[in-house]
Amino acid sequence: MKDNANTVVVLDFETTGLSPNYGDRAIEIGAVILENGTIVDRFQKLMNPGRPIDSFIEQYTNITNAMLVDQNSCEEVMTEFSDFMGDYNLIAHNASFDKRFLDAEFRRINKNYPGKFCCSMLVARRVYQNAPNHKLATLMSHANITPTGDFHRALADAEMTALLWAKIIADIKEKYDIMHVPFSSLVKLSKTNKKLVDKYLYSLTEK
DNA sequence: TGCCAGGCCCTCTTTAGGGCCTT
Repeated sequence: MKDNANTVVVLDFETTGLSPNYGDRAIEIGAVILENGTIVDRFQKLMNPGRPIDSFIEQYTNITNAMLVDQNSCEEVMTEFSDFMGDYNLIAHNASFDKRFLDAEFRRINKNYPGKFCCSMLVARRVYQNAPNHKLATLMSHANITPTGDFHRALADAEMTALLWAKIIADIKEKYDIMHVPFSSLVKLSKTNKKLVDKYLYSLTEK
């Protein structure tokens, strides 16, 4: 397992709803491989959740029932995605949400993954404490990053989360004069008391 | 959307409640 932030998989799910424990399923996955701050590979697939999606989800994602009816099953798509993600560490915006769906879909196909998740939202809450809020769209604007596509589609959100992640790391390196920010340090940062963020990041400088 | 989730995080807190985020 690579303990660094140089190569990670950034992923995003569109789903039928908020809770896999209450029967919600994935309908789209988008992911990119981010290597040294550059997107070097992409994965995007719609998938058929086995039942119709409601009008809110159609409106929210612009993914319609007509678009899903002929798609491969979640099981087929997630098997393919398992090969794409390999053993890389994982990033998602509000990762607890995407992790729940990844775990639920992988459980159905008896797959596991060795990578660890880190949440771009939790890190952004600490690094960009003055942002108006910490939604992905707001953070893109706050960090002066040009959106690359439509929000609420999986690949576009994954790409934009990746760009945000790269900017966060670049900003940390510049502000705290750190050459290397290990993935494990970013996980630790995501759990650090917001008032102690400076102290923690300066402690990395001294190493 | 509606009110079906869950983890984080703040505060008028910790024997709790409610907003933020994700779809």
